[in-house]
Order: sequence, then structure tokens, then C-alpha cells
Amino acid sequence: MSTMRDRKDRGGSKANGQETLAEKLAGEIGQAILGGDFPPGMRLDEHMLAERFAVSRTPVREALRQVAATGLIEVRPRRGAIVTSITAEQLAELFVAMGEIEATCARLSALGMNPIERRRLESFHSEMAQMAEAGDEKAYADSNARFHQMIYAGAHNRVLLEMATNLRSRLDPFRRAQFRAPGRLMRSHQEHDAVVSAIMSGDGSAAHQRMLDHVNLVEDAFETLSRMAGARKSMQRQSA
Amino acid sequence: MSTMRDRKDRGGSKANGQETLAEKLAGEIGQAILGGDFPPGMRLDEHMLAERFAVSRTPVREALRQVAATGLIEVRPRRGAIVTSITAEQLAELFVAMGEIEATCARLSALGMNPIERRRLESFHSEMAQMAEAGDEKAYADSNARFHQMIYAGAHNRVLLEMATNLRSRLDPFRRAQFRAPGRLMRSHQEHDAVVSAIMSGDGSAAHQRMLDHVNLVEDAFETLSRMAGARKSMQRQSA
DNA sequence: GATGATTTGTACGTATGTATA
DNA sequence: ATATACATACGTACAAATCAT
Repeated sequence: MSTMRDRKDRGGSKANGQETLAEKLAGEIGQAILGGDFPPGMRLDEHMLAERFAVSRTPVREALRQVAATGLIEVRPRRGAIVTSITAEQLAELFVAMGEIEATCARLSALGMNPIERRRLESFHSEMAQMAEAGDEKAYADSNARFHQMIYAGAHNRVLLEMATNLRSRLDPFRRAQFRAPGRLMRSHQEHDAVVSAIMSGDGSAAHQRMLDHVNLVEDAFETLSRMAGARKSMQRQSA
Repeated sequence: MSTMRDRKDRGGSKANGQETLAEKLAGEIGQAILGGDFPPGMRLDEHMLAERFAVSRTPVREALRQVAATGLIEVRPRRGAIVTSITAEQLAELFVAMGEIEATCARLSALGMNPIERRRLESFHSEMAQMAEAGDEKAYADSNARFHQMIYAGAHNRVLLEMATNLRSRLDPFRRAQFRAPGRLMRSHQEHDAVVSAIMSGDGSAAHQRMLDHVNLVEDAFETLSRMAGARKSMQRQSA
């Protein structure tokens, strides 16, 4: 009974193969959920996943546990795993938490960023001005993610960095359309400017408040969209 | 080949058995680490764990993945799992993150607690005064945990609540001795009083600042202790 | 540096619990 | 309500990699 039939260099992308199948699966499943391939509420059948990724059920099970820990799926004992369907309330709480963490990072950045980090942030922010003026939504969205990441990093705290990054990835599907609204690009950049100014002048509480304002406005933009029926599903799909 | 030999009501604590072995194991392993049974740097051998808890390796492996997601252990592919040994720097970052989250919860509590929550917090805080005066370290420590938990809950945000709770449990081993220092009980209560006052008067930024002060002082207390050689290990042990 | 021992990673079988007819 | 079907949970076997000698 040839158990290990087709196991030639699977996962051979990394030269040393320094990654287990379960970990790779966890990443792929997470991406599939974030990307909308596995919509909220969908049941994740072990057999189905095992077949889809051409592995046995064991690594699938371990991957599911890992994904569950990030909050993307919910595993009910003996009843299988389902993609967490976020209620409006939970979504709001995620946005609030995200905003608070971001604001905290901004305050710590204002107080603790070193000169190099400050210069890099300022120059990167300047570059984004051109994208905003040009109306290049995609380029701006990508840069926006990096902009916020720079502020997380400026807090000099791995724990907060990890929390912020994780929250951001979870909320990503709901932000895809945020720069579509007319004039949103320029406004976002103005808000960024207020944050950057506060950080540059070392004003912690101002940086905190400006960032909170910024993220709350993004949240408002989302609310507008989500009031439309089925908004959540269509937003999920956009990234597929 | 009687595979399932002794599977009578294992885990029969909950009436409906609404918990899988792997989950229970994850909890127990986490407790063992937090409690110091598994000291930092220790290798967690799958066979050893399987034997110790009288289960097979499969649930152990799944539990390890879950625990790894909480940051208590680190699993290196093909090299086994080790209990994360926290460096002084990482510990400091954990305390900072904890303080920031707590402060955020305090601010949100000041702004959003309903009258019932406010009254409960206030009366509970009053009860703690007696413990502080009596010098009852154990009772005060237990109540202290509940006190902070009430403030997390007052923020009305599951995400922040979960983050705060998780961080607190990770830092717990390092706080065991915090109320041993002479006069620390009364001082802690005074700091709590400042926080409660700010929450009661609905002053968000004051609540934020007072809580930050409170937690930073706890951190200072820790630093004093950790400067002694081997402090970390001995602190881990105290809870065993 | 090669070989053997130990341990992790994966596959698969079986039983129990949940859902459905 | 009982029985049937199906998916999950756990145990065991084997393969591959790491480590120790």
C-alpha cells in the first residue's frame, strides 16, 4: 500500500524547505478567506480541503487550528469549521480596536521615532502626495498600507506591530473600496499630513488624536457603503 | 487490535462535552507554562506530552499549534517546540503594549460605561480598600485581576478585551511578586482610585493617563526585581 | 563526514458524535 | 423518536529530517 505516493519535492519553493505543510496550508487558507474564495459562513470540510490542496487530512486539521487562532474561522467541536461571518457589530468593534491600536502607535512614534525613521516617513508621505493628485487609486492604496506599517514600526514594539498587522489584514477585505469614493484620496492624504506633522513635532497626544480621526473617517466611509444591501459580499468578492 | 481502549468519559467535566481534547490540552499546556512547570527554553517533546497527559500525539500536535498562536511557545519546523524564553527587551515591550491597551480600555470605559457598570466598578473598588488596609496580599491580587477585567469589559469591545486578557495572562508570571513590596498594596489602591475617579467623571484622557501611570509603576516594580540575578526563574517558580 | 537514534511530519483506519430522513 | 449517514476526533503506522556519536 504505497502510502507516500506523490511526495516529490512538494513545497520545494524554499531551498531548505524550512516550512511545514500545515503552516503553508494555514497561510493559503487564510489568503483564500481574505481573498473571498471562502466566503463568510462557508463550511470548511476537511476532506474538501485535503483534496483541494492534495494532502491528507492531518496537516489540514493542524492548519485549521492555526487559522482559528487568528479569528478567521471558528471550529466547533465535532461540527466542523466555518468561516466567521462578521456581524455589523463585530465589524465595528474591529474597526474601533484597529483605530485605537493605530492611534497608540502614532503616539509612540511621535515620542520615540529616531531621526532616520522620521525622515523616511516624511519623504514617503511626500511621494504619496503625487499619487493622490494623479488619482492613482491602486498605487495609493498600496502605499497607504506601507505608510501605516511605517507608523506601526515606529512604535518600536513588536507586540503592537503584530496586533496592528493582524487586525489590518482581517479588515482588509472591507477597505478595498475605501479609495473609490470621489475625493477620498486627497482627503486621506490631508489626514495623513496632520498625523505626520504631529509625529514630526513630537506631539504624542496630537498624533494620537489625528490618527484616531483619520481611521474613524475611514470607518464612516465604510458605513456608508455597508448600508447598501449585500455590500459585505460584494466587497469580499472584489479582491478575488 | 483494540485501538480505543480506555476512552470512557474522558473530559466529562462539561455535561455536553463541548470541548475537544486538543483544546483542553492547549489550555493545560498553557497553564503549565504560565505556572512555571514548563520553564522558558524547555523543549516540549510530543511523546513526553502525550505520555504525561495520557493521550496520543495527534491531539498534542494540534494543541501545540494553538498554543504557538498565543505566543507562549515557538514551533520550529522539524525541530520541535520550545517554550519562548522572553528576553528583557521583549518583556519590556509586552509591558508597554499591555499598558497601552489597558489605558485605551480605561479611556473607552470613561466614555462609554453605562451607569450599572460604573456603580459596580466603584463599589468593587471600595471593597478593595479594606483588603489593602488589611494587607491581605492574596485577596487583593485576585481582586486586582477582576478590577482590571471590569475595565476591559467597560470598553465594550471584544477585540480589545481578548487582547488585554491574553496579554495579562502572559505577563502574569512576572507580576506574582508585585504586591510583596512593602506599601505596594496601598499605593496600588491609590492609583486605582485616580483611575476610577477619572472614569466616573467621564474624563477619557485623564483615565487614559492615570491608567498608564498605574501600569508603568507596576513595571518599575518589576524592573527592580528583575535586576537581581535569576529573578525571572525564581518568579516563574513561585506559582508552581 | 558518515551512520544510527530520536523525533517530527504525514497518511490512514476506526469509533464517536452530530445531523438528517 | 429511531435509525441511518456522514464528518470529525483520536490513535497508530510509516517516512523523512535532525541530532548526536
